[in-house]
This record gives sequence, structure tokens and C-alpha cells, in this order.
Amino acid sequence: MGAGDFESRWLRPDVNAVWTRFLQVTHRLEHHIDRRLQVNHGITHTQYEILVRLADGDERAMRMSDLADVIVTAKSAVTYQVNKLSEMGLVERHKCDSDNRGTWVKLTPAGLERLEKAAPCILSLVRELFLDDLNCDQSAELDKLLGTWSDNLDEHDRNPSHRPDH
Amino acid sequence: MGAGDFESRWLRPDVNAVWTRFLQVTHRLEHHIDRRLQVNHGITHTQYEILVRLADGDERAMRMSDLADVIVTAKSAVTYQVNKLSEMGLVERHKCDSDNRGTWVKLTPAGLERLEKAAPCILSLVRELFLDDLNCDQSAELDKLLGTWSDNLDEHDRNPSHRPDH
DNA sequence: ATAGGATTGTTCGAAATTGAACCAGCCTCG
DNA sequence: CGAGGCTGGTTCAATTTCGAACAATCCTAT
Repeated sequence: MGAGDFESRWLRPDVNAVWTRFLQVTHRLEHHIDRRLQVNHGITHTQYEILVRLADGDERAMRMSDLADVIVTAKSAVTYQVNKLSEMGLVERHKCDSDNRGTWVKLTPAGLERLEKAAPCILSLVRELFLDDLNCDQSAELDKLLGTWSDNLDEHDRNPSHRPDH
Repeated sequence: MGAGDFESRWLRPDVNAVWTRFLQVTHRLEHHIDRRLQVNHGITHTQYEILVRLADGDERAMRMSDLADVIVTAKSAVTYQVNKLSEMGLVERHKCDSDNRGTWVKLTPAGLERLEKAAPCILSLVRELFLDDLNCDQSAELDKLLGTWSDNLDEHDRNPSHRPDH
């Protein structure tokens, strides 16, 4: 088989290394954050993410589906976690007036408090591990990279039949 | 509270956006790959990763612990997945001579075949979503970013008491 | 040698995630 | 209208993951 054949089948070694390292770094980051949150604050990273997004939202509330979208998990997982958070008293469900199917999830004062207690811990971790060593050029570059990746993913989502087989 | 106070507690909005997008992109990538592999090739991304690493290793084999390290998951998860792969006939366990505790996991011919069938599919996906739009500068920059993140993580692992509280 | 500590891999129970199935309410077009 | 399709959310079984506990083996320092 020719060189082009190899190229089409496998990644160039250096490129492959980048991809591998990407996977490792993301997993390790996730793991670190998760562990820290659980040990020090008794919540999962997904739970923390939910609290963050709610705090960000208008009225400190959000719809289930939107939550699932920004968190990037299955809807059923959101239902599960919102139940947990609700049992913990960090979150409340509210009926939605404009759409009788919908439910709003709203941060409770206790939820906000818990978030504000946890945030410094994990934000400093994110800074140390992820952001502190970036100079301006680098963070601009990273922003651009994330942009193209995001666009590529959008494109694939929009057109699901994007080379579906093999 | 002053501006510095805010800075120390929350991320600057733009920086926060980068971090958020990073989380979303990584999750979406993972999700895409996983789905594609399951639908077209009947294996998980973790299982695929295991096959890849084994194919890479000397003699197409690897120790359990090393596998857990490169895949970045709990040891018990590796045990679980190696059992599955072994039931599928894609992988074999072998006793380790030099260390009686150890076990080697070895790719079977069927495993190699399965990997070679799946690889083009997911590699082209990785290219399309992740790599194709990177010019030389960017991929060099990405490599450097991954390097610093990796070093930061190593540093934290080496020194677990790295600001443990909050 | 040998005791103490570290490492290897498995087992176990608990928790999380997923996709499919499902019900309701919405919305559009004939 | 009102029938069909779409969307929002929940339920359910199956899969996966995790960490802690454990047993076996290795290694090191006395």
C-alpha cells in the first residue's frame, strides 16, 4: 500500500499524539474537578454545572431542555440530577405558564449559597490547571480553536447523514 | 466589594466563556464519537481506545494498570471492559512471568481486525471535526497548550495537597 | 530473612448515564 | 376545527463508571 493509503487510514504520528493527548487532558481535567467537588463540597461536576447555569439564567431559572443542551447530556440525566438537587433543597421545580408541558428549574437561596461556597474552589482549580499559563495570544488562539470545533460540530448536527457509514 | 474581589471569586466573562465552551466542545466530541462507534461498529469509545492502545503496544499487549493510565479511568473500569472485550473474543488475558500479580492483555487477530475496520470511520470523524481546519501554526499552538495543561496536571498529581480546601 | 509498605488486579455496591418508550400538550395545515 | 406531527419531560431497564475494600505479590531497609 502507498503512503497516501496509510494517510487515509491512520493519522500521522504527530497528529495522532495531539489527539491522544487531547483525550487524556480532558479526561484528567474532568476527573480532577469532579474529585475536588465531591470531596470538598459534596456535589458532582454535573450538579455544579447545573447550579452554575441556573445562576446565570434569568431569574436564576432555566427550562429542562435548555439545561440539557448547555450541559450536553441526555434529557433523562437532567431529570435525574434535578431530582437529586431538589431533594437536597438546592433547586425547585415550577410549572411553566406559557407552555403546559414545560417546567422551570429555579435555584433556591440554599442552592445559590452552596454554589457560592463551591465556586472559588473549583474556579481556582480551573485557573491553575487550565488558564493561568495562557498569554493573550494563546487564549485568543484557543478561543478560535473552540470556535471552529464548535462550528464543525454544529455542521455535523445539522446534517446527521454526514458520512454515516464505513 | 471591589473589582479585585470579583476577580478572585469569579472568572472574567470572556474567560468564563472559553472555559464553558471547552467543556461543551469536549462533551460533544465525545458524544459524537461514541455514538458513531456504537451504531457502526458495536463498540464503545472506551473499548475502541483500549483496542488502539493494545495495537500500539509491544506485542500488541499491555498491562492492566498501564491501560488504566493511558485511558484515564479507574482500574475497575478497565477490568470490566477487558472482561467484555474478552467475551467478544477481541482480547486475551495472559499471566505475567516477571510479576505474578500482573496480567497482560493481548489483542487477538479478531480484535485487530475489528479495530482496523472501525479506525477509518472514527479517524475521518476526528479529522473532520477536530483536525482538518487547523493550519500549522494552530496545531503547533494546540500542541503547546496540551503540553502546559498536561504539565499542570502532573504537578497537581505529584503534589496532591495542592490547595485541598476552600 | 523479614516486617512494613507499596503495587497489581479483582470484587462489590452505589451512583450516574444512556436511549427507547411513552404521555401530554403544542402547532400546523388541510 | 381536528388529525398528524413535533416538542418537553419523565420513566424504565441496561450499561458503565467509580471508589473502597481486599488478597496476593513485590520491594526495601534493617
